[in-house]
Amino acid sequence: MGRVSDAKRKLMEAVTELIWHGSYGGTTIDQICVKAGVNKGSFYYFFESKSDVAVAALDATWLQKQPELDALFSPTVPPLERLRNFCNRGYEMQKEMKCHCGCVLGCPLFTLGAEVCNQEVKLHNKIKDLLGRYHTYIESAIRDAHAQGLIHAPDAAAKARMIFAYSEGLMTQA
Amino acid sequence: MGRVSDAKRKLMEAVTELIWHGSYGGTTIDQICVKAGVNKGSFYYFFESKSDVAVAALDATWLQKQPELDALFSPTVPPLERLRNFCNRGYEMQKEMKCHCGCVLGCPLFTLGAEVCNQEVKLHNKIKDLLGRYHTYIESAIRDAHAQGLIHAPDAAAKARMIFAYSEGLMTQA
DNA sequence: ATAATAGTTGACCAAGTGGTCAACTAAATC
DNA sequence: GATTTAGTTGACCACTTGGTCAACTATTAT
Repeated sequence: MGRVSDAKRKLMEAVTELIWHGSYGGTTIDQICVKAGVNKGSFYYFFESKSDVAVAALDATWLQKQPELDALFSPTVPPLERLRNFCNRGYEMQKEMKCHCGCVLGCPLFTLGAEVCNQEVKLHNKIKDLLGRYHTYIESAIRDAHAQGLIHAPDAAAKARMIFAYSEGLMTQA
Repeated sequence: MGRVSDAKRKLMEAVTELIWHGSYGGTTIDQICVKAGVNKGSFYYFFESKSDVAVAALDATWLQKQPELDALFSPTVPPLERLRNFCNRGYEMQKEMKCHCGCVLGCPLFTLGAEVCNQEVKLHNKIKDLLGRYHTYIESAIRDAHAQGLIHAPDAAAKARMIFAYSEGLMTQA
């Protein structure tokens, strides 16, 4: 009962895009509202702060991506192929982005995490949480690869950290 | 002739620290002035914008660090030792930072570069320039190591990119 | 139809923002 | 000591910011 609306969704999409193309700190609530085509009153009806909407948007994005990741890292796929597919997917996404908006943007989570590292505890924790999930995918693929004797990596966690650091570093640099 | 002052220096130090502890986008000119203990009028006497003072501050910081880097990467030091010393120095600096302000902050250049990637062309170019200089140090050490048969790295530039991506990725993640 | 409920609106506020300026002050030069 | 010049001040402006609110509107269950 009551009215229905997609304002909440539009706000989350707007904040995602704004942070992505600009930065978290440089994005204002007004900008988010304008971009979403929603009044400020409605913003505060759904959220209570910028970090609040950012956290919600990250959650929503994750829910959207999870099935794709589950497929990529399905245990039915050979472990090394999982990793290769994952890298390819990342590469394709960046390439698409470059065509789409003229510049490589790197990993949004990572970039945002770097910016927001100190203040904004809640948001920071959410980012850590999500990055940790990516990590888990990679780690499990490495563990499987090791168990099947495809690579030598007794400490899968460490290896995963390495790969992750490397790929994130590469992506951000571009 | 005329009055002398260290306001310019104080402003550059303030912006450095604010960006470092917070973020570029989230730092205001007012904050910079307050932190530096300088009036806004003086700010606009020396600089014309936030990005302007940020560029100047990066330049100043680089000038301060260059001698140290030159010493670290002196050709009189064996090439692999140069790299090891460089890593140690980075590690020590982060450790010191952690004691000093309770949290690892990563490479300021890299973090800032990730945030400011899209808008702010001048600042972005300056960051690219400075990151490139670090890159040059590493690349030369690798080339020397290869020439001396210490490692196999025919493409020193690529190897340098790898090391750089890895270390930056690690630092930012923490 | 009507009442309950979910969502919308836009005016409004105090505080903060980037930016300007004419008047002022301290040092260096002659 | 007068002049020049580099630097300082703080009031001031228009605009934007985060945030609130009572009145309004569309939907749905009864």
